[in-house]
Amino acid sequence: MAAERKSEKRDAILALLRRVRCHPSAEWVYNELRRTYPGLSLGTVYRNLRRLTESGLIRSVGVVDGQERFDGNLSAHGHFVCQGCGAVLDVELSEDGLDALAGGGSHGRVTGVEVRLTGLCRDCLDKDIRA
Amino acid sequence: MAAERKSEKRDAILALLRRVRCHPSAEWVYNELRRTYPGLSLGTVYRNLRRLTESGLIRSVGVVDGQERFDGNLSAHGHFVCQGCGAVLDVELSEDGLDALAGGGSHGRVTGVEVRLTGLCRDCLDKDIRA
DNA sequence: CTAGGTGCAAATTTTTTGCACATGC
DNA sequence: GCATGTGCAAAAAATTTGCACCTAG
Repeated sequence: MAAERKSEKRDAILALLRRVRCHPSAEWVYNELRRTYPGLSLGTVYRNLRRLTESGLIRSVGVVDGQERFDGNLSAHGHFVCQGCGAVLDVELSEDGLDALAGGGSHGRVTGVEVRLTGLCRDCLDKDIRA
Repeated sequence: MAAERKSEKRDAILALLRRVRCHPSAEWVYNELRRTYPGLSLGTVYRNLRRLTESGLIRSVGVVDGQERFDGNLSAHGHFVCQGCGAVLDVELSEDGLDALAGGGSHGRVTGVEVRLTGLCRDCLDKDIRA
């Protein structure tokens, strides 16, 4: 069956996602890694992001401005998505909040929770006021 | 400026979203409404869904299996997304849970909260066991 | 040697848009 | 009449996939 063979590219993608504090899209990863691997293909990035997500080594933050964003930080936290600039920031979630959410799984087996707050980040609020 | 003129199609889309308990995609809305409006265009559905979302009359549930899903129910609730069949089910969120989440908005101005639980719904769990 | 992994480019899929015509006010 | 809404079809944009070649084990 589908054995998992070691792959330098996949390792690099995983390492990058674990290292950065932003929440990259496939294209961002591609551009970043192309500096180290000039021959890298966008298809490979997509394939590996999908694979890593499915194996639970990274997680998807969902689609922002038409592009899926990924996160190498698996700890329990939510995301604040700025509707102005598309930035994705981590949001701490209280124990209470998470416990309350976990109770909602009466529909089947819950394997993941994603909390997304949307709004305007500080920078975009400032711009708004100036405009 | 962009005045809001009355539109039969937009009204129908809004009414449909308020009426159904599922969380339709643009295409689903299109197919459903084409029975009443044979000349309806998919472009019109997309334009109006976007407009309705921006004016806050409906909300987006985010992308499921590559398609954006919408919700005409504006009350505070979360969603359970089945990874097996793509179904989206409403999940009640406790007051406490929501309050705790709302506290996370230290990054700017929070205008929306979306809580998504992923997993397998009852039906898909059953199928899994049988398979 | 053999099952994976990758590059490349074409194909798919979803959503957006330009434009001519229709409609509300 | 004029700004806005719609149908249609083409365009965009993101992601997937087929295939020939490359590589780890």
